[in-house]
Amino acid sequence: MNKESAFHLPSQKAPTLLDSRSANERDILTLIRQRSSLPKAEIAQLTGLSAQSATVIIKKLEADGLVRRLKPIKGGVGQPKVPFGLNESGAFGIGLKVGRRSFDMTLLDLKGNVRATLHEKFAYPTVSNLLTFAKRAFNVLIKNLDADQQRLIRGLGVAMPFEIWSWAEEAGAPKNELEEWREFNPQAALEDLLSLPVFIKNDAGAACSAEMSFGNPQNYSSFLYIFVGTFLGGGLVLNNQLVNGKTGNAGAIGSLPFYNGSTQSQLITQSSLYLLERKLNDAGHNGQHIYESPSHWSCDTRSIEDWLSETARGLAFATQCAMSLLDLDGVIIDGAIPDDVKNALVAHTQSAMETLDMRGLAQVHISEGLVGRKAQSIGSANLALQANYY
Amino acid sequence: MNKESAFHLPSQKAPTLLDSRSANERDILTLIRQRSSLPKAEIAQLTGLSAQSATVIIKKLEADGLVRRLKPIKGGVGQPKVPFGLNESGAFGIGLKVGRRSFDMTLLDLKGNVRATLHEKFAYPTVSNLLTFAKRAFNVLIKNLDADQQRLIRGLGVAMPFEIWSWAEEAGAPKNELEEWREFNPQAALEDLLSLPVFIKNDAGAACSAEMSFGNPQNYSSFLYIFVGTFLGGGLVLNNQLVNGKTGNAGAIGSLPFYNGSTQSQLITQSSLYLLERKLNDAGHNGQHIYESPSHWSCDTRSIEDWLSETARGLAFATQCAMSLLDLDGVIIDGAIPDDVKNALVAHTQSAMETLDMRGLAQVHISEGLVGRKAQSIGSANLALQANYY
DNA sequence: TGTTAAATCAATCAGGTTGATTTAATTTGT
DNA sequence: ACAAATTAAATCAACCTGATTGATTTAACA
Repeated sequence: MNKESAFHLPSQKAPTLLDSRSANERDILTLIRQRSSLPKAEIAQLTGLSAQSATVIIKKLEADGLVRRLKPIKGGVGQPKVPFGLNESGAFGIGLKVGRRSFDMTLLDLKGNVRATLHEKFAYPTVSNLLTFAKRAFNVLIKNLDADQQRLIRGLGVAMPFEIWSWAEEAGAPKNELEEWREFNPQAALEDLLSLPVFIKNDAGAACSAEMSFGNPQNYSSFLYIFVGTFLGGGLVLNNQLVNGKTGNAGAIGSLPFYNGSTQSQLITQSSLYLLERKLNDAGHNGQHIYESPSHWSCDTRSIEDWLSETARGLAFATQCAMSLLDLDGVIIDGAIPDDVKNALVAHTQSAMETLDMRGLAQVHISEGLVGRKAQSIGSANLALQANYY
Repeated sequence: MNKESAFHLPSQKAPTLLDSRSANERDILTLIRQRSSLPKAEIAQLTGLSAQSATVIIKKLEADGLVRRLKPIKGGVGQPKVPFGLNESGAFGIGLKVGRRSFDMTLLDLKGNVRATLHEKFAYPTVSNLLTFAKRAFNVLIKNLDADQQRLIRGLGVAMPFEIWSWAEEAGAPKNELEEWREFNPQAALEDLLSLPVFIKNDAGAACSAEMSFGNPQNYSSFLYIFVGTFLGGGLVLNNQLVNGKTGNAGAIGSLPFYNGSTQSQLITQSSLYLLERKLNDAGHNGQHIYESPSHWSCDTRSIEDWLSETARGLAFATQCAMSLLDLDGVIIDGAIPDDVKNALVAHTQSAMETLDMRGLAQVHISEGLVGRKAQSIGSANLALQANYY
């Protein structure tokens, strides 16, 4: 968004189906998504708009196929409420996750349902493989939609690790094979390839957007999102808005300074999954297991337990940093880890917090992310929806 | 601000002189303040508004006495530009700084000039002394304005340390004498006493608002503000807006976790002025000197040098935390310290940064605050102006 | 006298508002 | 048990604010 967006312009043209929404339309869509469904009267109340305006806006959203009239709620005195909910087939987003060990492409509907996914694994990513995969996967995915629905695809979101060419060795890639990514402009290349608007975010930021839109059960309006993947990452939401930062890197808690004993390093070397992989390999187990087994890790519990407490120490540190600087509602921890491990990680982090000096800080709420392992893929697809509707 | 303010309402009534401004009026006032003066054509350009709208809004601001037509700029081809600047006597704010060793009351005009100040020192603050001072000082200050101008006072801003009853010993106050502040509601008490709208902020947040409005020469739109006072504090600005946080405590870097060697503590015990006071006392000098001598510290340079490098280590740490979490434009360091010390502190912090592992982070810009020692007082007075006009 | 850029005029429009009215249910009274 | 009263949601109609665009005026330099 450029400078102009800070100002309060009426929309430039009569908004058609393809136009981006006015601020109030977006606010209302966001509210409906958060509460699943809302009658006009409550919308007016919650937004502070007049009942009349709520009527007019909902009428337009309904005509545009974005919301749908639901069954009236009788039982109370007065005319029954007619709730409106999102029309799941009202718009679609496609997401492309560029990972260090796999590509993912996901078709997401307006309600956040995954309509289809494709996945491709490899030892390390190359640019040409990405473009081939993108083209092929796109053509497969859109088969899930009829011609009308295909026209409702709002764009392609891309989730990509920050500086994918860095940390090559830690990620298990040959040292110089990733250099080509430095020169690659994914936005231009993919817009050209697929003729769709393309939105780029770093992987953790995309995951954060998914949690904000489809998770966040406590409804924090400001929170730090922590994603424990091969490398630690995160995102930041303030007042229900994803914070971008100067270079699009806000929330990157991996770069926080962290002192382990006396050695000065970064938090990424304290709380990342590659450390567990190493630990398992060193103990004579198969470290790859943690990437391949999404829902349960049946491996050396001793290594996992060690890793959990080290990781938790790091996350507790990050939590205190964030609370101190930002005075947040809470912190959400998620990752590419099984549910029981995630649960244990939150518990370990909470107890690690108790050893910290938290004077002057508000009570900290730490909770589990709902979206989980697929957060990056779903988040990438959500970028296009977010850009248009929320 | 409550929930409603997030929505996009037209102003509720025909705005009179007393009403708060519409978003575009505020934006334009902010622009004019930042650039000192602007002709209508440039305002239209910078805001993205049409020339016509710029004309209409400026006409209203001029009628309300907030801006003033300046001398036309000839010399270029075409009709000469007529720049508009803030009318310094168009509005006033009063600020009350509640400190641990003194009270300050300041009368500030729309341009940020201090029209008058009163100061009162003590060993430790009491509630009744505050109220007495507030009443008396207010009556003295308004003598500087004629009757018409007195009606342009837009409110009282109060800058107060967070939990003033804490840290009593470190601040040199008797242990239990500050307990009464826990029960004290400054907003209600002062609104009642002076019949003015009252705005409360913690001291560092108020200082930050002063730097944002009247300093910030690099025009960072997002920055961390660090204020080195008796106790370390700070404030945060994102997209030209002071960030508040859930409990109004965002930017409180004093509570960042800091490990000095192996002992875990908070940054406030690494980078605060009371540490220099102690250091001086321990070395047989007069520690109070640093609070009493605003423009030059003529005392043990060895102690100062030691304190500078320790403090800088802490500030470098805070800088990395902030950059990592928020990906800022820069960091501004200020404090209740002489200019040469401030300068040295920035230099020490910059060189301390070089010892840190900054991989993955954008280039960091660290600069000196312009407003300085009076930032808290000026900032407090600015709160009322900010609330109405920016 | 022509050219240029700033500023204003005039007409219009988008997106809100309020107050009166309609609608469809429950509750009450006889 | 049924009609009337009550209640709350939703809509209608008129209007207002704050923006827009396109044509015109103004005041300087060339």
